[in-house]
Amino acid sequence: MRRPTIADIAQRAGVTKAAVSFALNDQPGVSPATRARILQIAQEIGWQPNSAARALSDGRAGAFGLVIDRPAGFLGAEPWFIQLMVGIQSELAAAHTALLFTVAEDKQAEIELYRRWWGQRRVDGVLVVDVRLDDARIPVLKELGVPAVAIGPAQSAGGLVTVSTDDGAGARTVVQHFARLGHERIAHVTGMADLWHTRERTGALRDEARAVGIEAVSVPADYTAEGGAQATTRLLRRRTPPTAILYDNDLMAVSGLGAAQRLGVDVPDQLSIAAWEDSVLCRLVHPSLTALTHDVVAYGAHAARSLLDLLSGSSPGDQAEPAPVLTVRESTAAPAA
Amino acid sequence: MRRPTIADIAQRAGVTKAAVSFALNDQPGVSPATRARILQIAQEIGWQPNSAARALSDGRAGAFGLVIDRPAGFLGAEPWFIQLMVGIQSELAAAHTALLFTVAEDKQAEIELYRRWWGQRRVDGVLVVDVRLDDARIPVLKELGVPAVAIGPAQSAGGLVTVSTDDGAGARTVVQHFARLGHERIAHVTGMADLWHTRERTGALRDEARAVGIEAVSVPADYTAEGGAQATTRLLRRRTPPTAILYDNDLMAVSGLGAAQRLGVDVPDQLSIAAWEDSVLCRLVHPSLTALTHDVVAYGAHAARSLLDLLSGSSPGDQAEPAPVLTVRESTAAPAA
DNA sequence: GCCAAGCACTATACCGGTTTAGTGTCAATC
DNA sequence: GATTGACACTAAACCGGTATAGTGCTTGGC
Repeated sequence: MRRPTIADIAQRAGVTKAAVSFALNDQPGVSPATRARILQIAQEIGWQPNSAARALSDGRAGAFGLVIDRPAGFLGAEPWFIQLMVGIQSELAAAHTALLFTVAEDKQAEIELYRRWWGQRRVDGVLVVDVRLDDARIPVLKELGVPAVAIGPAQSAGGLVTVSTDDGAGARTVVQHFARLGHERIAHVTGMADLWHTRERTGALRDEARAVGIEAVSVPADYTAEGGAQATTRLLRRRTPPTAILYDNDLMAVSGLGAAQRLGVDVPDQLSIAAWEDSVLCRLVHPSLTALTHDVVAYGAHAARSLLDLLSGSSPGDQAEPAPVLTVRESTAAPAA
Repeated sequence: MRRPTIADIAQRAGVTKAAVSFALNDQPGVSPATRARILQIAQEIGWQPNSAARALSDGRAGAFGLVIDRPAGFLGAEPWFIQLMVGIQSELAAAHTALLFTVAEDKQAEIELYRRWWGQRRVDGVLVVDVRLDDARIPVLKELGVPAVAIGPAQSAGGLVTVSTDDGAGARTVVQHFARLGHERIAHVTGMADLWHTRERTGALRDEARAVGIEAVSVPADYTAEGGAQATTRLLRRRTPPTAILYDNDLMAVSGLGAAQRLGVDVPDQLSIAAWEDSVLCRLVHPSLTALTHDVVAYGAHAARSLLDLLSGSSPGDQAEPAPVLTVRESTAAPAA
């Protein structure tokens, strides 16, 4: 059966398409009685607006885009993204906006996708994650004029609207936690070195360690389980290994825990471990992991909100999330004497 | 700057919109010279078809829908879905079809979403995951006439096209592996009891255990870390606990491992553990987990392919994936004497 | 030399909405 | 009693594509 259109409603109500459109959109131009009759008919025959027709008419796609381009093997185990998506959707559902989601091979493919989506008017704007130091996506998005919100540090996005977490505060919290427990030599296994997150965290960690008078080193990894395990193994084989390690995500932390256990290093007796980003992963391993907890769902919601605001003409400005809080579990303790 | 339309091309080429449309769509009706000129101009000004206009004209949305309605906390840690999406996207990208992805609160919300997407012509078809025994989505999709492919057992979907894995073979493989190691009392921690997967696996496991003459019990859980840990704890506290456990997903297996370790039960010396669905999670914990490996990316690609075929008018029929193979790692061994 | 056929292209309708300009009716105003 | 204005509505254009009917010109067949 054909899906009903406003022409069907118009015919039944004995008015024109225009009158129906007015009634359905709460526009003036129809009497209360006619409006009620039209709404009644629309309800009865189960009319819903054809998104293509509406998009064509008002020039809006009614959809946002989100692309992720980390390697597929990694993505799967990262709760962060899905949490973020849940948050994004919670805002978009109310705004009757859909989300186009894609996993891209690399940054170049991601840029191509933006060009296509924008060129074909498939999206009204995009959300950008994993902002790099010299990110090729930013100038392209600006050149195209795509409304975009970057999920990352305010200074990162060269003029795009941002929503950011307080990476500095997180780093300081962990350093202080380790220092208070008595650790004097700590390490930090990071994500990709050219991510803004990484730079922010590394800088703050170094400064805070200096301030409280302990040794700290950041070693680069890549957010993957393999990377986390390798970095851990190398750190623990040093002549003077660290007594505590902070990992830039939960996956590397869990993987680092496994690597330490394989080397016969007891956690937390011989090594304390903390994860940046809390998730079910941190809770289910043994020992459970101390982690920086932060409401990623709300983060996603705020990003989506900012993009909606941007499109409605207001300037949302750069938003800051509350600082992450440390959830202490079994994996951190005083270092062995 | 306004995005170019075929009218712009037509003007520059000194022909009508129709001629341009013919040229761009490889339709007869224009001379080779004119066609070349039009393509050249389109290329130059960076024309791309407006998806809304095309959708309105030919009645296709150019997008598929995928909804997931498991609890958000769980979703994040499940690599399976993202792997599936990567596979889906790989097929869709080539077909210039977008994917609308949403996380729904519950089955009812999911059904509402289908009604909206379909009513508004936002999607041309949907992919259905997590098929239940008496699944309320199926009759709705059939009533609406939405082209749909169910990712699950062939008999599950009441007439929808399906793409399925061989759950029976997987169950038999694991039972045989445990039996060969010498286990005589095994357990199976399942996902939601009303999922078709669960029924298939439970039945095959019971039959195969009987065939090889060992004891087997399936206990229901819910795919979550908490559920897996609780089921494990209860099993290990029995008077005669199992010496091997199969978990219906990787997350519960990892969580079960943690629970066993917490009870002081050594894996694999006192307890063997296997996971259904392999992923990075299985590799990164210590001991690493024996798991049923299966190409989820290909699975997703096949499902997307089936839906594309369905829409192009052919009847893809029910597709079966290759049986999963067992990847043996550190977590399974002969039981303690 | 006339008619038919084929070709290259134009004009226009159409998809299903939104929007703008215009029209007829009625009550209020002077 | 004529004028004004508000109101309720209609007619039609428009968004950017696709598809169909039609037109003028060339070519071929007999």
